[in-house]
Amino acid sequence: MHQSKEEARKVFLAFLAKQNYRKTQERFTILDEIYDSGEHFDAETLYEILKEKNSRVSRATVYNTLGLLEESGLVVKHQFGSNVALYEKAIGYRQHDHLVCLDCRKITEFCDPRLGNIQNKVEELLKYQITNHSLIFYGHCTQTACVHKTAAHEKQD
Amino acid sequence: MHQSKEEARKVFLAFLAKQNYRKTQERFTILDEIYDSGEHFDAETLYEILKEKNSRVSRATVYNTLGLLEESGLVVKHQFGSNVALYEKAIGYRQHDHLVCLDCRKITEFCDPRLGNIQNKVEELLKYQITNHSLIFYGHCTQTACVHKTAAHEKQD
DNA sequence: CTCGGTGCAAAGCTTTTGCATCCGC
DNA sequence: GCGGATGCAAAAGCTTTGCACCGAG
Repeated sequence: MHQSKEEARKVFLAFLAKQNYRKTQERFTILDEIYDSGEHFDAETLYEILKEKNSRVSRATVYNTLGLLEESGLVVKHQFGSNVALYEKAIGYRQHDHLVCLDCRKITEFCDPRLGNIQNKVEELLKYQITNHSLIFYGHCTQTACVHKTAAHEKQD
Repeated sequence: MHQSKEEARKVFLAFLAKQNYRKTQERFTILDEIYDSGEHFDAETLYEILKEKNSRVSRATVYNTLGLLEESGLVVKHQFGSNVALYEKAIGYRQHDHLVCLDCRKITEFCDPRLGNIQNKVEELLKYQITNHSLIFYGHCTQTACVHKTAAHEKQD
């Protein structure tokens, strides 16, 4: 899944050019970090990681760049119930939705094409042009190790 | 839709009794305010409204009570893309999901039973017990007055 | 050289917390 | 009266902003 980084760079370059935005080192440092690592992350964690790697990017630039990446469709922003926004790379990954475990906060991905049917019906019925969506199921694992945490999350003090 | 307030009170009373929580004036003041007014609201606005009505409830109590109402299923919490949590009463209202206009931020409700099928399949496939969900479509109106705001939200500086 | 982008730190906003006081039980 | 709940204000956590400096075009 590494060639997606190259593709992401191309997309980002095109986006920046089109918008007459500058192609700064920092923007590509951030894009690379996101596409090199996996999973969901929040802005602060990304900032910490970059700082550890001695990239001198500031929080302001991290937030700014995440905004640009979201605009260009390279990154998707999620709010999984908490107040922190989590981000996730958007290409090299097929369209999917999320299932969040209320006990251990683990995030699982799934995909069901029938959601497309629902979207089409809503678009037609309500006369909207839908550009994106967020579907999150919340629940409890019933067979993994997570079950043990059902009590644990109560005393996470 | 006013008798739902009475029902809500009963449900809340039962919940508080079961959990051995106290039945304070403030908690019912907040519940009433929520069930008397409509639509989606955030904690701060609710606090402001109560303050205007000379109810001496504090922010702390508003947040605390919203938590209890959420626990008891009388209120649902949403994150419609921004950092503010919006709440909405949950009984007297049939199950529904939301469509958010990216131009004017208007929130429209819809309902599609097929989502239940998706939920069932996810539960079965991933072995989860799903307790609730959030489905939000984001898009643009194509025929209401909102269309005019497509440009407006660009210059909201 | 210009001016958009960056770094830093401070401010802003929503939400949470600590502690003295209050009131449901 | 006891101990949970409240009010107030301060603190915490995420995100945005102001300003001086830097570097892409």
